[in-house]
Formats: sequence, C-alpha cells, structure tokens
Amino acid sequence: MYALVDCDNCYVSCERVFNPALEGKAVVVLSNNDGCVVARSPEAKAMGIPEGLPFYQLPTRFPGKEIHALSSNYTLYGDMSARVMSILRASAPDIFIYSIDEAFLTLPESKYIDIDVKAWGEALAAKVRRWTGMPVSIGIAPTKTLAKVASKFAKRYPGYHKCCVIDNEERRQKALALFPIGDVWGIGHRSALRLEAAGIHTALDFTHLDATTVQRAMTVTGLRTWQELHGRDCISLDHLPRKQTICTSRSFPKMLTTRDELAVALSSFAARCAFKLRQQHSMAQYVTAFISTNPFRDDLEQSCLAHSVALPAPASSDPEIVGAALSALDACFRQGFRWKRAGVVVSGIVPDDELQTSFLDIPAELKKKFMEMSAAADEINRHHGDESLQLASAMHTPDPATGKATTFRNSILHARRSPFYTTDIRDIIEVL
DNA sequence: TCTGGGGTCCTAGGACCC
DNA sequence: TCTGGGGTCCTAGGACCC
Repeated sequence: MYALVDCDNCYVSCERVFNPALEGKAVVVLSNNDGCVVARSPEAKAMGIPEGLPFYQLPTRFPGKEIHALSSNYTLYGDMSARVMSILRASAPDIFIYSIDEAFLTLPESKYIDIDVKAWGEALAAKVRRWTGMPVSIGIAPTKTLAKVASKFAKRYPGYHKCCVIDNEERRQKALALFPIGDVWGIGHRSALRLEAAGIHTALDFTHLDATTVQRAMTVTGLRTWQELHGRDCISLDHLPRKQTICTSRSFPKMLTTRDELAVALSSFAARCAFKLRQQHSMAQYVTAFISTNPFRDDLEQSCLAHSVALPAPASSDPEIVGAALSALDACFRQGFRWKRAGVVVSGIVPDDELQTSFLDIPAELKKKFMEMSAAADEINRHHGDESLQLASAMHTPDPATGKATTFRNSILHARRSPFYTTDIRDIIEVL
C-alpha cells in the first residue's frame, strides 16, 4: 500500500501558520516579480480566481473583493516543507518526496497488515498539523494513482478526517465513478478534452476502455495510468535521484537590452546551476544559455535565442559553468530586442566521482582550485546566507553614489513578501 | 505598465551505419 | 518500369507533473 501525503494549499497554509489573521480569508500567493497567482486559499478558489491569473488583472476581474495577495517566500515554504517531511520520514520506513508539498510513503504489508491504516493515517495527519501547523490530506491505496484519487477525497470531504483509504474493489469502483477523468494523475488537459469528446467522463469510464485502445491513443504512459486505476502497481518512483538536466531561469522585472545586463543575470543563473550540481554530487558536460523576448507583447519584435557549449570535461565549479554560460551568451546574443526572460540549462550530467581527465581541459591544478573555492563558498553561504559570497560577474556595476553593487537576485520584485519567520533570527516572531 | 519556474518521459523523423 | 533491410543515435516537439 502507498500513502500519499499532500499539504493543503501549501503556500497559503505556510503563510497562515505565522499570520493567523489570514485564516478564513481569500488569500493568493504570487510568482516572482509578483507576476501571477500560483497558489490560492479555498476561499479564493471558491471566489473563482483561476490559477495563473496575472496579478494586475485581479482588481478588475474581482472588483470590491477583499483578497490578500502575498509575494512568494520560497525560503519559508522550503523550510516548512522540510519540517513536514522530517515527521513523515520518522513515521514510515520508505518515503519518496515527490514535490515541495507531497510525499509517497510505502507501507509494507508485513508491518501494516494488522493495524487499522485509516486510524494510522488520521493520526499522522493530526501529528503533522499539531507539530508544524500544516494541514495535510492523506490518501492510502494499492497504487500511487489510486492513492492520489483517495487524497483528493480526503481533501474534499471533511467526513474523512484527513485520510481516505481505497483498499477493496467496492471502494475502488465507487471512488472512480465519482472522479472526473481530467482530475486523474497523468491525464492532462489535452487528453481530458479528447476523452470527454469520446464520452469518457469519469475515471471509471476510462477503466472500461480496452488496453490496446488506450495505448494507441495515449502511448504507454496512458496505459500505465489505466493499469494503476485497475489496481496494478506499475509507476516506479525510486529511480533517478540524480537529475538529468538542471535549469535555472527567470523573467526580469524590466526588459533588458544590452549584453552586459544579460551577462549579470546569466552569471547568477549559471552559478545557481553549478550549486545544484554540487548538491547532488554531479558534473555537467554541456551548458546552454537562452534568452527570450516577452511573448505577450505583440507590439514588439519577438525572438528566442539559445546556444549550447560543450565543456572540455565535466565540471561543476562556478568559474567553469559561469564561463561557459557567458560564452554561450556571446554566441547567441543579438542587438535590437528587448529581452524579458533568460535561463541556463546544464545537461550531460555525470556523477562527480567518475571524473575523467582530458588534455583539452583546463590544467588539473586550476580545476582543483576552482572546485575547492566553490566548496568553500557553499559552506560560507550555508552559514551566512545565500548571497554572502558570489562571483563578481553576477553583480551589477556598483552605484557610483553609494559604491554598493546589487546582485541579480535582489533585483527580483517581491513587494508583498512575508518575513523569513523560521530561517532569519531578525524575523523571528515576537510574543508580547 | 504589469502575464512563473523547474522538471520527466515518449514518439516521430532524420541522419547515419553496414 | 523496376531502386533493400535492419539497426542506432540524436533532436524537436508534445504531453504531463508540481
């Protein structure tokens, strides 16, 4: 059996833990640069606020409504998530963290056969709530797709007390008959439209199709979903702890025009990619930089340019990855456009203990220095905050008046961000 | 004026090999 | 007039997830 533990409205719930005044109100959390809505409270959903709505349209689309809009505070959400996951890890032997707000727990039959899993799940949800303030819903079933279905029932109906179990044929049929096809994990918008057009409205209807029809129309991924809904466990998650590509990209608060402005941003993105590589003990063989204009501005000339650079040998140090990203930028940059978004992708990822030397690579002594330097910077940044130490190329030219140089990251707008309640001593809550 | 970010998997089709 | 057969690798694009 699998238990899927899913945080309810994760970002909004994180905010509410430290700001209970938001309880019961319509609350939305915004993307970087306060661009669009990425999370909504149940009240905001009930009001009809769609996910992805541009923030500037909120007052015109919902005039006169009381809506609390917050910038995203990923530092807070990441820390809260880690607290939730640590409780789950202590509660089940095998845990797969699927995203910031979800984890699958494997419940071995030998251990859980004799206990009441429903009561176990309810107690786990209550414990997470009591220890962290985070409301979670739990779905328990023989396959991951069915566990997802169960968790949605646990979320939707308070009568389940935060835990729904699908553990026999009767319950499976009943649940699937009530479950819209488009809400099934693995059935996206496109497939849902086609299935609806063919008269398939519920998950149960879908399971009544025959296997070859499903595979022909939706490839083996669709067939896997079909099997899982029948109760056959066939989606494995214990693969790929190492990512195969790593990407860091952002939109800019203002459009950029010069190569040098883009270079600051891309240096910052490349250093972030290099850091992520080191975190998972990997090195990359290719570095791609891309820049693109604002697709919403039909009045401006559009372009999206990219260039990939093959490194002479796998690398993960800041100077090597940033250097490659900047040469990729120089290879693709064109004058005359207004750039709105850019990013760096590293690929061809290999474990860092399989380091191969190449006579084309930089001298071994220098490479070693770069790696030691990056490791030291990681340690300093871990202790003193993310931006304590970074390459000068990721900083803007100092302001002549103050002599201060700003980084790319503090140019991102988040005018309505809550404090770093759990990670910065200056932001700790005061009880008066 | 203002519209997010980061991933994975699968397939078709082209290039290339013998 | 008639123009093989079988394989691998790579890439772009689509679909999906949170």
